[in-house]
Amino acid sequence: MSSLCLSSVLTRANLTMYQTGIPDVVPQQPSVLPSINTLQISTPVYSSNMSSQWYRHINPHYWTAEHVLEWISDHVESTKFDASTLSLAYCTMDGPALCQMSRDQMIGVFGSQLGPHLHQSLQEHKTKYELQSLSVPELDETCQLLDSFLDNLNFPLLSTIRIGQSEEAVSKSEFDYRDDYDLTSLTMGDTEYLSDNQSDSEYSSSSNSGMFGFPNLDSPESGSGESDPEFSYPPISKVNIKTEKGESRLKRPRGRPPKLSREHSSSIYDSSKKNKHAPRGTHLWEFIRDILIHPEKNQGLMKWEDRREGVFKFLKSEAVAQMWGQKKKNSSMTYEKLSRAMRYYYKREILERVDGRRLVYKFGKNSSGWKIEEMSMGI
DNA sequence: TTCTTATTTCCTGCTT
DNA sequence: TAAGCAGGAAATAAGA
Repeated sequence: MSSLCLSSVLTRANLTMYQTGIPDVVPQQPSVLPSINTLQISTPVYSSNMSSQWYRHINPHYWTAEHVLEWISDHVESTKFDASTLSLAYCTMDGPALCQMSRDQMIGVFGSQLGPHLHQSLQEHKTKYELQSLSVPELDETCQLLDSFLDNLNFPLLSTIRIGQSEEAVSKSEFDYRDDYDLTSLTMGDTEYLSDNQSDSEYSSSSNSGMFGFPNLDSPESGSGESDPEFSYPPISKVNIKTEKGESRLKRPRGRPPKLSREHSSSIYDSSKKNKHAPRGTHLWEFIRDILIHPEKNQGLMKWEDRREGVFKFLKSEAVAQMWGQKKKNSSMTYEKLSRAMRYYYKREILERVDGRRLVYKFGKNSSGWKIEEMSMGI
């Protein structure tokens, strides 16, 4: 393996093919799995859309080897780097291993052209997630510190600043799926001062809005999505409620988040509309199952406790929930919500209870596709 | 258009 | 005390 070098400039498609032999993210029915030869031709849009920059939504510390490969592939493409000198042995590390590398180590491994580029990109991803993982009090404190600093400089306070150009623009940007927000591209050029009323209601409530209007995404370890402003909702759909302490906060409306506009929807939703039946992997239990039956793609997220009995355990529950949220284009998914959906499967006997064991579930008689016999038979 | 399904969200109470 | 579990209630998107 270590002697195997990439013979030509890497593309996302052939990288994915090399590593897994199957399309990324949403596994296919074994019986209808396209062959490796036909896959690239028959499912180019699907493959590229579904695998495209998935890693961007995941904390680099949670990246699997595949995410790392995807990330490297993107940079190879964007820098027009000649990948013929790149050994695949260096592309098999996962996120935690990658995060431990220094800039010099990256240059040593990836060369003076690609190395610094990758290092900078990694730092940006890490910074983004470190900011997102700040707790609400931490964000409040940071905002206050910055406020006093800006106040001394006669700058407008953060609580009165909105990033963007107009109400309309803000509304639209909140409704868009935010794949591409990036702290490094943030400038203060397009600021707008809010009226007192506005700042009092929506934007000055720093406990509800991320700094600079960025999402205050829950960290992987946080349990609740309540403090997390949902991008998918326009502000008007939120309900202002009073908490026990008398402070007002925005409350997400119940139910499934509104569907994203067509231009932002992924191909899986498009294809599910065309097809009479939802594609394999659409349901939560299938998503979970597919993580379990492709351990090489999801190292450390879940594990079998008893493969024959279908007993499994979440190892990184919030990370799995975030992945599910990404799949469903719902940035506020948490393990708490995911587990509620899991519990509904008990009634349908897709899952069975495992009493007394946290994070442990068992596939029920109405689930399929996880048994060793089924898999070896290609069912 | 209505109904059904599969979640998603919020909540309270309990257990570990 | 925090995290996880259990399950009711209400809501929504999407398919039938």
